[in-house]
Amino acid sequence: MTRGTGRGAGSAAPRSVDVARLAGVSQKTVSRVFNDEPYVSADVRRRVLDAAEQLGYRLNNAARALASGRTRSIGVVTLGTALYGPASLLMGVERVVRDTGYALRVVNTMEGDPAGVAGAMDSLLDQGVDGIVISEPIDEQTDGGAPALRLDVPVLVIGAPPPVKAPTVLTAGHGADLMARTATEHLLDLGHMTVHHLAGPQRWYAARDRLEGWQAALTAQDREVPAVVSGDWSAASGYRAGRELAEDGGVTAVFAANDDMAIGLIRALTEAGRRVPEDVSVVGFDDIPVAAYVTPPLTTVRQPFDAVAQEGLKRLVHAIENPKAEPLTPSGPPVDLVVRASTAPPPPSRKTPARGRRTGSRAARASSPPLANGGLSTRH
Amino acid sequence: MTRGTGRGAGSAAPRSVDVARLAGVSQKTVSRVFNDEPYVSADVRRRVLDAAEQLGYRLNNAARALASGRTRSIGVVTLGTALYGPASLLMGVERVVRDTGYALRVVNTMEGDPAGVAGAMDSLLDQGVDGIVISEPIDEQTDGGAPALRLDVPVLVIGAPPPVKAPTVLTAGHGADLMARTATEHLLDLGHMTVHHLAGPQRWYAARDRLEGWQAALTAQDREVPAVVSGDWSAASGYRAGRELAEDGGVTAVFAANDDMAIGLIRALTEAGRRVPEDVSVVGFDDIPVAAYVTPPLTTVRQPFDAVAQEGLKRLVHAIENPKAEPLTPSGPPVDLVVRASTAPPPPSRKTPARGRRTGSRAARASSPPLANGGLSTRH
DNA sequence: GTGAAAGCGCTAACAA
DNA sequence: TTGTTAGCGCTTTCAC
Repeated sequence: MTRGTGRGAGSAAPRSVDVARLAGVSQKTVSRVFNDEPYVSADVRRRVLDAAEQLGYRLNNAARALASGRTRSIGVVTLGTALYGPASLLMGVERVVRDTGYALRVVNTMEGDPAGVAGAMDSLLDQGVDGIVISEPIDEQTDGGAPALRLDVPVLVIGAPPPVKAPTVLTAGHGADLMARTATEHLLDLGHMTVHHLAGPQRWYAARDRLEGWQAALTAQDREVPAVVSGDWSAASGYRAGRELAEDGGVTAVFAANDDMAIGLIRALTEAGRRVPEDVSVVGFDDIPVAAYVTPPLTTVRQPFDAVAQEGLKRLVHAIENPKAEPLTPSGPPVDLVVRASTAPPPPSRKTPARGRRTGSRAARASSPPLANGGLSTRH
Repeated sequence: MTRGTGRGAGSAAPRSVDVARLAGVSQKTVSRVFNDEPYVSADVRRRVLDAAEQLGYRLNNAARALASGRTRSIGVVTLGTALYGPASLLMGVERVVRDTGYALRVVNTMEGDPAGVAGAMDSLLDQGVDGIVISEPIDEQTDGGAPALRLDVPVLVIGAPPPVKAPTVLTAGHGADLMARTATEHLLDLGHMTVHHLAGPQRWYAARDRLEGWQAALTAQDREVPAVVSGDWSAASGYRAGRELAEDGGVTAVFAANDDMAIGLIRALTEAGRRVPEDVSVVGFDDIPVAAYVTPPLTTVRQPFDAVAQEGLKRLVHAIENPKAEPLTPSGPPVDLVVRASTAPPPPSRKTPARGRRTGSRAARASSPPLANGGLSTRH
């Protein structure tokens, strides 16, 4: 058998005994130093560190994991897309995970993936992780009601109700429903009779959340709830939906489930001769980087991805390291409505005097050139 | 010591001996079955699999890695951004890695990160990986010339010259320079005297590549090479650059280093009263999902992220598994120019008769509504 | 404060 | 085709 963890061809990688020998201490002491355990004199610690440095020693994680039963790594299951939302979340997760001293293993699910989230988690479990993050899960095509996956590591689900059974199941995230509600109310406050919704694929919890928030806002003010148009998150699908919506003269306000679809929608509307925002107002969701620079600059709600990731992972790590303790309680992030130029009061012909007696959204109009930070923003 | 790899609280995880006992074979045979080694009778294999299933057995990867010296995992170093390019590349890498049977470990570098790429690779090495992918590296602020990092696992660098020393160093990717050249030539073929360039941050190899391609296209036709304007990939920076460029009446064509900047640029130009594409043509880079739906639909070059990732990883895995063999030779992906509505011949006043004697770009104009696939596309 | 001994669960060589 | 015997490099337990 060749020595080393695949690190070297000729020269075997140094082990802790080698360091121990050179430092003139026992192997166990080396272990103590590298684990920051107490009861090592400053002098010994120095010697060990020097010897390690000199030899180019690095702890062998496989051996460590085998002996300790912990891999010090966290797995994350993401959708295999470069969509702004999921990608941002993943980056946020990585940042926090590294800060906590864990390693990150990533597995994707693709829509239509036969194994789905279950398969992805399984592969994570095979790899051996101490905890799992499921980011924006979607429904599996549970033919015949697949049983919830059972795990024995703590799980954090971002943006959705937990589809698993595990010793600890945490959820994080914002309630996209609250944000959706805020977006819808902004439109209502502007004087629109009702608001249409361009939804995401309903297999996504994220999409359903937004739909619910939209509905809640409407019913809370006794407004008519129009039929939902659905897309697949892409600008292309937003464009298709836009052609449909453009034919209905009654549409004066649309809340799109993400910015990409909103952009496609606006294009279709514009091509059909319906001006945005003069004839139709559009609100997006996510605040993607280009949102402030498209024509017209897009009013949208911003998701605090970093905050969500950070807050959730803090609790996950806590659960991993304190299996017996009570899970920490989540703290909700703020909702951030960014008002730009794609929303306005409805056209006079259809304008309703019913401004509602709502408070809240102090909606203001951004002046035409996009501001450095991309418009006015209101915290809720 | 508690048993198991962090899997269970009470019930210890079953080991291969347990499976062996139940199946009535030796432990080694179980190992053979789970490694798809030859010389196991179908009958025995069945029995082992059944026993494993019954016990809920899964291979312990830490033990496996320790004994074999291989972790069967590949690490990837990415920029910590949700930018479309890097994110797409990461997704592509994940897909391929999983297909090859390896696990994926991810580490980000942030711009301004003190440890930088070196630190990221180091943390990967600590974790123990069999190979490393560096995606779109950027220059480190090498104060005093930091020495190239030495590794002893194969490395694949996507989109850049290798900043490391390793037993095998592979590069993948496209030559953004070729694509940049194609984009620039498209503009020249349209009749523009010269083409301005809105560059990305020059610390990125990706940005420098594009700049070089643009320059090459210009000098090959003896055109004037205008001063470069730089941005930071964001639409906001494109907008700022656009305000500058708008003041120079001589600008009739701009090649932007990515689509986000192109969108910001177009907005600034439009606000300054310069119509796109009538007065100024703009070409982007990446073909982000909304590119076909902004106003005007954006002409751009599409990067074949999946193809690049797949091709590169195939070679990396080959190098990992055949340390002695010659590295495979890369195959370059095709260049895909997508012509939409943001480019046109220059305005008459400034139009030059010098159409050049170039062949190539059979540029055609997309009709106004974006096509399903978002415009015409030409392979080079 | 430090060290010795005993595994963690697997794969690698060699036998049978 | 299958089994036996040694480790892989650490952490753990317990002794000093």
